[in-house]
Amino acid sequence: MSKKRTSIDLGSMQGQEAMPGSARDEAIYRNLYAAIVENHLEPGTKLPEDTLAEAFGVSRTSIRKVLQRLAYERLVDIRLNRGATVAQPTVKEARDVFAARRIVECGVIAQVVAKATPDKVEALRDIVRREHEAGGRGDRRESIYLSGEFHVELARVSENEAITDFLAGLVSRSSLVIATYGAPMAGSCRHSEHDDVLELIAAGDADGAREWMDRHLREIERTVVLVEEAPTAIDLRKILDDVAQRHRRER
Amino acid sequence: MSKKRTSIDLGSMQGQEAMPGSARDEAIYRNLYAAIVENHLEPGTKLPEDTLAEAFGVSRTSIRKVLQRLAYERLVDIRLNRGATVAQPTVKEARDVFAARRIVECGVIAQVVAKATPDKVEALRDIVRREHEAGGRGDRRESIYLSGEFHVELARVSENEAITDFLAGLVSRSSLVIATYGAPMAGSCRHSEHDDVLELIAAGDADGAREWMDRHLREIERTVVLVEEAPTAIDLRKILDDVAQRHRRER
DNA sequence: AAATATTGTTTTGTGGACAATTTGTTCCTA
DNA sequence: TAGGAACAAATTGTCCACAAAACAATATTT
Repeated sequence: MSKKRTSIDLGSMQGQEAMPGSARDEAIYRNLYAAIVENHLEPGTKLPEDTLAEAFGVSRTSIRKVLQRLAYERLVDIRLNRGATVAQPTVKEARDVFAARRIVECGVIAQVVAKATPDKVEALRDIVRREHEAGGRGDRRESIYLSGEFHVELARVSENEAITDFLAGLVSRSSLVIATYGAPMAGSCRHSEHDDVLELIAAGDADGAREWMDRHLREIERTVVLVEEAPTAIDLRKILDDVAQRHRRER
Repeated sequence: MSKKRTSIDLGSMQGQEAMPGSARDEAIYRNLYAAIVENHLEPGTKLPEDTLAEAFGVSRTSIRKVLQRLAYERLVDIRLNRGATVAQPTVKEARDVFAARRIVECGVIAQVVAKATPDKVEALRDIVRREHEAGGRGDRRESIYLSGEFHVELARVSENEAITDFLAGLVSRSSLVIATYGAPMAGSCRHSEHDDVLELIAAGDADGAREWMDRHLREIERTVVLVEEAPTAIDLRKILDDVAQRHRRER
């Protein structure tokens, strides 16, 4: 059996090799990003440079750059001489992320309403449509993805790139929070009354939309973060305690 | 004369060499960050890897990492095969940054008021005190620095790290905007009625503080961004047109 | 047998070498 | 003399090798 596997196919441009330099890094980044955000890689999973380098068919140098970027976005955790792991948000981080989302998404609504043109609203409707579709056939992953996408695209209507980029980061971190603390059904279930806010926006009701958004985000946070309180480290301790206790009893 | 100069002293730990690995990168980052944000390096300045590597006495590897990080923060611009330059925010970027600051800083005020303890308020007062001091002796650089610091520290009172980090990034980008578009006196002059907002916060008046902040940020934006409208690229074009016109006339 | 020391393996950090690309200069030609 | 091609210099992108640190396993000591 051959120990050496072929490297991962990096999307479209599958020519025998080469890619315009930075496009390759970008492709690797997207792959890893998707793997983390779509919860194919569990929080805490180690990401050894060699393994990734071999998997993508590049040297460690490129991998390091990508990992650095993901670390900056708080999707991976890099510790000195210990390498990178998929980030495990603490409960405080999780709360901060959702509080930040409330501030940003509610704060940007006025601009969103102001700049909402019919075709932009239609594009948003399309996302909601696909969201329902995914929910209908029980595709949880796609459902979560589209839910996040909706929030980001909504912000993008404001045409403020600084805000949109920041929110995109918060949304991706939310996915990690869901992966870490969420109940199996959280984040997608009662798949969004996203329709409602579109009506408010189309009607030009900024105050109504803001209020809706505030409630919506509080609801999401409630169903996600409050489900489980303890971070993994303490979990481990608890497990060990339980085992020790049982052991003592069985003796 | 010796062509090789000694490397830049990286702060405290001036032992003949070594520094705990990542601490060195951090020191280099801080140096470059300060140089850019405090406007020692003009926007558009080229930042060649070799030069920086020699200046700091490390290899290009470390420099690249630092430049990547600054690029994520939008303080430097990296283009493929062309290296890094100090970023030159466009007018749109400038407006986005200030709009984002209004959203974030007004949005976080409620939490700030809620979590404002006497000692935190006192720490803020101290910043304002030093601000006045710097303004009094005409130290423009320190004045701008402390003004930014005040806004960031104010947000930090909320104890929301996601928001605080984002705002810190926005504030540093604001410095670049001032450097690019600001009138010589902008950003520091009428050195802040920062006292006022502290009174409102200490009094627990969240609505008043939010209103004050909104006005304050609009005022800053007005004195900075509206002074000059055109980004450098277009400036250049206009200058060339003017020159060409004058040239034609003089012939 | 438990705790600690030691050794070997794996993984990361850093510097340097080489290839690829861009930039600047010189030379040639129309 | 202007335009362009070929060439030279400088700078960045990528990879690889070696050093250093962390981790795992075994041996040693008490």
